[in-house]
Amino acid sequence: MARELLQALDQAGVRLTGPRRELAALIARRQGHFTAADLLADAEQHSLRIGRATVFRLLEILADQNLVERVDLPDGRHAYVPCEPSHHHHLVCVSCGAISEVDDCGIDAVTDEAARRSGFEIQSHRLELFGRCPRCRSVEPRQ
Amino acid sequence: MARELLQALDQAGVRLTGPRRELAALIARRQGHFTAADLLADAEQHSLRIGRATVFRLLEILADQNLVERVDLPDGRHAYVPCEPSHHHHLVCVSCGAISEVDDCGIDAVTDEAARRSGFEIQSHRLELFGRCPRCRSVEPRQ
DNA sequence: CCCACTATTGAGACTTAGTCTCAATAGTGG
DNA sequence: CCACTATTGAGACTAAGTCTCAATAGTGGG
Repeated sequence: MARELLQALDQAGVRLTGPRRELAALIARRQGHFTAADLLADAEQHSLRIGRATVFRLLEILADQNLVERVDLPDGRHAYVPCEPSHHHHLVCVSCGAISEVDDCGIDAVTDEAARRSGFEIQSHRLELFGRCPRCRSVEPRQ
Repeated sequence: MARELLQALDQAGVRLTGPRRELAALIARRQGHFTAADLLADAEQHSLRIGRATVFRLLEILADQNLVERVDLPDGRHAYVPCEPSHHHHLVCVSCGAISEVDDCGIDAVTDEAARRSGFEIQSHRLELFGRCPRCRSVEPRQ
């Protein structure tokens, strides 16, 4: 999966340097969402000397390429999620942090209606869904 | 409008202290979204000695009561929006920062569909719409 | 009306997320 | 393999938010 990330970066004309390869590998082995701090900790644990700025810079590049998306968790923290570059939305498991992608499912009707009612010209939207994933539900059916 | 905020707080059993009244007034005179830093600056400008922690504490209370909502702007910053306590979504004007509220407009169908496809039990969602408000559109029709 | 009790406050230290600068280094095309 | 440019790490810096604690302000009971 790190391979895919690197390939996508390469195609976008991004230089594949050492630190970027290492970070791609760290991102690939993460499940679900992660924070910049998580990556820094991972790097440290693997004795990789990767600067804080480098992590943020790569995350920015990945976000520009839609290879990663910023998600705002309900508690206000920011996390990043590796994802497909097409437009879609995220389901975040509040128990284990797993992320699932869903495609549009007809949200355009909702934004069109909102535009009609408000007179706004809508340029973009963000939809985040929070809940419990199938696995967490089966482990503890009601929370 | 500050009156309404205070009344709602009172009904929720929140003590109406001096600083809280002052902050309610500052919030009331703001249009659209604002940040905690904005409120602190306002307070300073009015020579009110209100601590940073007090501002965040009140914002947290207001958010708990759904009298204010946290909005994540597309650039990643956090802002707060005074709003009606019922569930709804926000339209944010990316030019002038004006905020408009829209009610559900059928988003439940979207979340139900996403739940069906993913197996998640959906507990909450957040939808934010970004675009240009009618006034900004009329001033400069195409950006 | 006042007192005692508790909640709230402001100050400021601290934390976390992210940005910026700059000299040193690593990729790359020729 | 060399020169040129992009990238890097370190660390200072900023912004947002949290925490602690002693001082203060509201409140309900008498």
